[in-house]
Amino acid sequence: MPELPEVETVRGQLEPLLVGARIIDGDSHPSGKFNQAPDAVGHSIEAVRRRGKYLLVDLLPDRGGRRELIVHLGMTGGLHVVPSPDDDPYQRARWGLDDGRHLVFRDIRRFGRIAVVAHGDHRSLPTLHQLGPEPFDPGLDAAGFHARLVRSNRRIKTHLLSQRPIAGVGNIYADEALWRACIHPGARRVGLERSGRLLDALRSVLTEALAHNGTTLRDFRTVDGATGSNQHRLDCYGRSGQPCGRCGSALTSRSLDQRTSTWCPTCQAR
DNA sequence: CGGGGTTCCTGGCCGC
DNA sequence: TGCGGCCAGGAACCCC
Repeated sequence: MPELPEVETVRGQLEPLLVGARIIDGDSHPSGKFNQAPDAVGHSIEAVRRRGKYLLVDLLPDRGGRRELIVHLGMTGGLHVVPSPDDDPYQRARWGLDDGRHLVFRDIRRFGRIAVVAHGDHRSLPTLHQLGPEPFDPGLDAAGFHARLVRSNRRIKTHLLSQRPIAGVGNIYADEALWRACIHPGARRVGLERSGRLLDALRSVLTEALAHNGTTLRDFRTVDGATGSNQHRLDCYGRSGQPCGRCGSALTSRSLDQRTSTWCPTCQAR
């Protein structure tokens, strides 16, 4: 599932392909999750940015104010630039570019989302509107992260997945970072020292995943159709029953707040 | 307004 | 071989 490293991998590949192109036509699947895609027609692409798991495409219109094309990849979404579209049944949106190429959004399970809004107006996307700071924001330190973590009494992992303490962390990298920081996913009170450890763990886990073009469990593909390779480096996620790489205990798995979590019962004791 | 429950989706996998 | 049932899960959405 695309989280920060996967989305950033896509952003980095997409930007040089798209900047300067003009969108001349578009169509979409009728679902309300995708049917704003054609609203980007008539705009030129200025930049491709990212906030958390959201791709933000800055649009310069022929006339009127600046707009923004927002794409969330959901579980199985992918963006590809192709010379001509085929009859892919999982294509959910397509934008024709002025040089004849097409930007295509394909998403098997339709958990993704597309919006076209006035530039910077994120009110229609509550999670983006209330998104926490980027993990690599140099202004974010242990004290600041701790202050955001203690705003909620929910389980630490549930809080991380809400995107409010920090942006871009999903189930895979939450499990990985909590394992690395030796924090139980169900912990509710995390002090300053553990907050600092968790921030460091998040940064290292995300940096390493980005260096390997993200994690492909099944569906994730980069813009050119390649898989990531970080799946071979996971210490915790999806490894229930296998030995912990630190202490050898069998990793355990359980559903917390309707989300599967895996952790080491020894290293990550309550 | 925070938090809890529900919903959207389909392919892969398991057991019979 | 075929098929019903279950699972994966981000974020919008509704409600208290």
